[in-house]
Amino acid sequence: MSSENKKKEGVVPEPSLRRMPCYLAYLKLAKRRNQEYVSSTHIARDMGVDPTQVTKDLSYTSIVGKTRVGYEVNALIDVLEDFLGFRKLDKAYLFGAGSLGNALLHDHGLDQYGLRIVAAFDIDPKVVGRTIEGVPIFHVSEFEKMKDKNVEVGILTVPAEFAQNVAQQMAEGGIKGIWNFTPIRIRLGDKVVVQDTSLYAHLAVMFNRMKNIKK
Amino acid sequence: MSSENKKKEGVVPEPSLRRMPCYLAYLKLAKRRNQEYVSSTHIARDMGVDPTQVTKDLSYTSIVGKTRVGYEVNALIDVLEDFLGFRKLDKAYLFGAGSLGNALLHDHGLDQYGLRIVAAFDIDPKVVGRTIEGVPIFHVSEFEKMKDKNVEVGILTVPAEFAQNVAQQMAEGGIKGIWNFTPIRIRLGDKVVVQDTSLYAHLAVMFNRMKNIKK
DNA sequence: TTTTATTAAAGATTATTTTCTTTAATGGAA
DNA sequence: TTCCATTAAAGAAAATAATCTTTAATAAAA
Repeated sequence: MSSENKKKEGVVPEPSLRRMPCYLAYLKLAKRRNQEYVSSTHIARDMGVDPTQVTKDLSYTSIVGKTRVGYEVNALIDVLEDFLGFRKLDKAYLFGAGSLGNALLHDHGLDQYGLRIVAAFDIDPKVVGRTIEGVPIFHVSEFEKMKDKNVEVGILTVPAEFAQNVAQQMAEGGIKGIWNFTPIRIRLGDKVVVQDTSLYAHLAVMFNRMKNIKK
Repeated sequence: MSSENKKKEGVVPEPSLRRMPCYLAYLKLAKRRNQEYVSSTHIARDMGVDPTQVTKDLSYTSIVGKTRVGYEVNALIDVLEDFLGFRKLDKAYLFGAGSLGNALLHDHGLDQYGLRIVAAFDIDPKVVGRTIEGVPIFHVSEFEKMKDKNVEVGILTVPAEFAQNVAQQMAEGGIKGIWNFTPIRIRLGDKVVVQDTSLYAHLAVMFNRMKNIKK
């Protein structure tokens, strides 16, 4: 009852978590170049970040570096993939097979990062019953009957006005993590994780920074 | 030469910028409900955020609220859309028409947020020459000849190992803002804005938070 | 073997962002 | 009109994250 007392018991800061897949990508390229070891100093120089930030970020995983040598590339790739949950494949339901949902169904990259969309739900009769990229689309009302202990992730790509409501249904149906692509802030109990990924928010940041540079 | 001296001259914090599209979405729903005014207190309560954060975020725009009334919904929508650059349509080139690039071509929502993909580039002979969702795909080598003053945004969805190189080509070709969907950290001079949007980074955060809840 | 340069990691400092507090304004009720 | 409750906005404090500094370890060079 002593280890890691107080202070958010071992919660990894979000900025660190977001950087980890970058390290992973870097390491995979290093592996291709047959590098056996790589030091935080080198990672930092190549990526243009602070070296202590690299060690601090990596210290949240179980890996330990070797003084004057660095980290073993293969080991670090394994540890990171495992830590980030990219190793085991999570099943997911997609809610909203409109434009954006469709887009996600076309991205097979998700598979490599541990997520497989096994079914989609929509209300539009034009898409219900069809199959996109091998994924069958059901009417939302079918979700009730399809509750599946093994599907814990739900991807939310419905129009804004339905977002909160559908999210609630998802939670009731046993979804534990909602990947929210709508710009709506979902309000649910703290038993369900909501991960916001609004593409348009990122677009807004980019536009703003571009404007700043111009003037 | 005095206004706003020192301290990053009027740079809007990224967290604030990222929240703005959420307010915008909220306001559009409020408009549907025929609300004429909405106060920061209400926005905050409905969205589950801190009220002072709302006023602070909105204060970066030109809008001013009315004491005891709040903000005018229509005016705030206009101001936000304008501030975020969602009003004018920016043209964009897509680099990498693979899985993820394909996905983005299927998302027509981008249009509403001020971005239109006018052409795509790839090296795969299987896609070069084709048209996806009305967007023609050219060989990357064609980019040189197609330089267009009016296309300032480039979307980067190539495989990781080509990311840095293609980004450099983009910058040389006059691209001012790179929307980077690869997990690679792009290194360019500070004349070009690089906006990182790694879907997998968000996935990593979600997986981690889900793991934390379970234990 | 001894020295040197490089490294990971822990701790301290600084910067940024969020939350809390105070102030002044004002529409509506009494 | 006068008072009260609610509000925006500015400023202070707290929490969080990034950067800087120090320490100890150790491969490689002398």
